[in-house]
Amino acid sequence: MPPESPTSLLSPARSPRPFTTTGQRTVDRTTRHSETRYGNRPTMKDVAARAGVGLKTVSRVVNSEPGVTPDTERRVQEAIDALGFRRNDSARVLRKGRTASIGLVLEDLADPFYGPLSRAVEEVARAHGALLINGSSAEDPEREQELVLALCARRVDGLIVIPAGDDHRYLEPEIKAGIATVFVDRPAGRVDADMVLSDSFGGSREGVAHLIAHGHRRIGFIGDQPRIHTATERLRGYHAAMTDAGITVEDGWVSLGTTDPGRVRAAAEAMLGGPEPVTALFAGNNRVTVTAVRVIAERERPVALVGFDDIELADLLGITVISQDAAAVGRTAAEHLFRRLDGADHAPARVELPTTLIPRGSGELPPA
Amino acid sequence: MPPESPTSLLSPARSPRPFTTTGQRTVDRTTRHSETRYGNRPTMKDVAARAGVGLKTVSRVVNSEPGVTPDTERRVQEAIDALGFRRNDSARVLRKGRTASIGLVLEDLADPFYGPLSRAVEEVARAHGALLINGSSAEDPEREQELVLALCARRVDGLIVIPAGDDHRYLEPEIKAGIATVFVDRPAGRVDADMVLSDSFGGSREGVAHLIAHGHRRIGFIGDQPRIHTATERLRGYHAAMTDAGITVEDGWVSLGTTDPGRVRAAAEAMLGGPEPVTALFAGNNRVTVTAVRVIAERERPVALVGFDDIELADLLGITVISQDAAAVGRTAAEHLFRRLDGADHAPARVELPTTLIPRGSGELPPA
DNA sequence: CATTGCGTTGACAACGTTGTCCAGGGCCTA
DNA sequence: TAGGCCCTGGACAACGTTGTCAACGCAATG
Repeated sequence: MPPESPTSLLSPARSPRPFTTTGQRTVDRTTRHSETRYGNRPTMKDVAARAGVGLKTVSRVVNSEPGVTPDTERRVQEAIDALGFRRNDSARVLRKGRTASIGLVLEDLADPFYGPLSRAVEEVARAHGALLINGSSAEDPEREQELVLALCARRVDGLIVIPAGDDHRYLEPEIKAGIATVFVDRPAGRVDADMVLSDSFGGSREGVAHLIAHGHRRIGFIGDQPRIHTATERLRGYHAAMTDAGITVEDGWVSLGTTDPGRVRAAAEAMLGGPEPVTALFAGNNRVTVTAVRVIAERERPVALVGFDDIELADLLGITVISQDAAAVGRTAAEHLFRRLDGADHAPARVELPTTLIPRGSGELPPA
Repeated sequence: MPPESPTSLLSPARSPRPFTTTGQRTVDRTTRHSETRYGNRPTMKDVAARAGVGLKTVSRVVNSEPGVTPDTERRVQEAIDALGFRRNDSARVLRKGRTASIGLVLEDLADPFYGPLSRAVEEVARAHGALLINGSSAEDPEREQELVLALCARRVDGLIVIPAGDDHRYLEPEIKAGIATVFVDRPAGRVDADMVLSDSFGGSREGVAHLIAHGHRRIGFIGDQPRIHTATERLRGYHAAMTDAGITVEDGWVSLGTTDPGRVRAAAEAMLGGPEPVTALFAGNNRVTVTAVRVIAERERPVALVGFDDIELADLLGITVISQDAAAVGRTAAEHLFRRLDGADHAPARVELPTTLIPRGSGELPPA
């Protein structure tokens, strides 16, 4: 067995020390670096020289390993403070093989759904002494791959990916090489791995059924690009609910495309106009909902609305939503990941988290 | 206390290498790989052996350096694909001295103000070929320091910090060692560095003056902890506006503390109750605004409100706000940082970005 | 007194990559 | 054909750290 594992890379072994004003940087490092070198930081070697001890002893002190006399430790610590030494984790990682960091690739950190998700992942990572690196794919498969591979090159211990693309075979060598991977929100493409999903189908079906239960039969659906798994699942839920009620979906009731406000607006206005307009809308995600709310607010005739994903202040606006708990999704995914990292070796699992219908008024309006 | 990870961060003991000399062929190397041993990734050495070329030639191919015959390149590329090789950036960083990554320490990624900010920083970083690592300090100075130093240990090239604490002398050795640092949203404590701030004082003053202009004289202020610079600046702006109008601020009109919804609610209700209630509220940040809107919505009598920071859907709710452009703040900070990294050597600058008053109704209500 | 044992310490190699430098071969020119 | 040059490729050291192992001093033991 390897000896007792030293501390994580995230939390320095030593508690933060108050700044000491004793420091003058006067180590003789005349020709050690070429002068072009950026950031000429002291190394353990420098600390050792200044403290008059061996290199390894400095390493011991820095990592709080046993077997150092209090007196020696004090001398080393003084040298560390004087020089402003800080361990170089790149070198450490190279030697130890683990980075104590995980990567999270999501769509857009600015999206209010992903912020809390990321934060939840961060907290779990922190509890495991790991740092989180997240990147935004901007829903671009190529950028997703670029990001993921950059993270792999940095040898993150694990990856959480919210897929933008639908083919993740490029990850196979990485997964084989030992990078634990969990896919979130949408299933992985052509790769066998853990997944944590929300019940898009069920949630959507419930939401549409809710509208039907309140008397609607002409219901419009506005969703994201069909390339995105959750978008098609939600559409499937819509169709299922309509079919359950024996309603035939008419042309023009369904719009799939970007979530770009302009297009959503156009789609919504088209559905709400004409001789036989829809009386209710189902919005496929939070951004669609926001635009839909704006469009509806401008209209004379009330239009019922249920949105997928909760929105801040939706309670005050009385918007009925299908809520998925972003933080719970992130937490679950992160916990799965760390279970893997701790050695869990079972077959890839697929977890589906339930959604909740939150009635707040807009979904309970009767047909106009 | 940062949790110490008791789990083994160590990679499992490597199988002993049967040889270390250079001339030998690689039979057992390839065998080793096909064993699918986890955590044992192929290196350039392995690729070189398989392609029958030298180590440095592989490095050249991987980095698209010139001086490699197309035929050789092809052979190397095949070996790379066959083995699933990926360059180890830790080793690369160790050698090159630059990590091509920057760190961003903010308060809470789940906060709708920081999501867009982080995203803007990410985009600038990406344009400069750098990766962004962000961490949440949860407004805890100790955690901020812990995070910052962990990022320094990873040798990020630069740091963007939204300070939680008010003493950043611990960063001095790092800054001296060449880690470019920009402070955002709040000034650095006892350290001379670049700063990008919003005009909290001016914005707040304008917002309160706006309420006064609409006839209010009894105006309450609810803000964040006075430890936080923006909180005191906004309070200062409030006092300035009141003084400008010749109004004496009464006890009980000002509440500083956490942004915890419960306490904000209590504070707001206290101000709005009693024999001589305030007729308007100024909310010191987005979270306070959200709670204030809820409290006001429950009341019979209309209460005017201006909030600092914009909120999604605030237009539909008719909330008047002082808006600061989070993305612009992030972008500006990141651009400053990269200018430093590209060699800019001028004295630390202090940029102050303007705020905008957006009237939407709640701030234009007359006193009840 | 010699020996054992333990606790402390440091020399050294290795982690995987890149910069430097030199060797060898092919080709062009005189 | 000889000499020189360019182009390709590889050997080697270094980056800063940690694991291994052996040496040392000292005390307790036989």
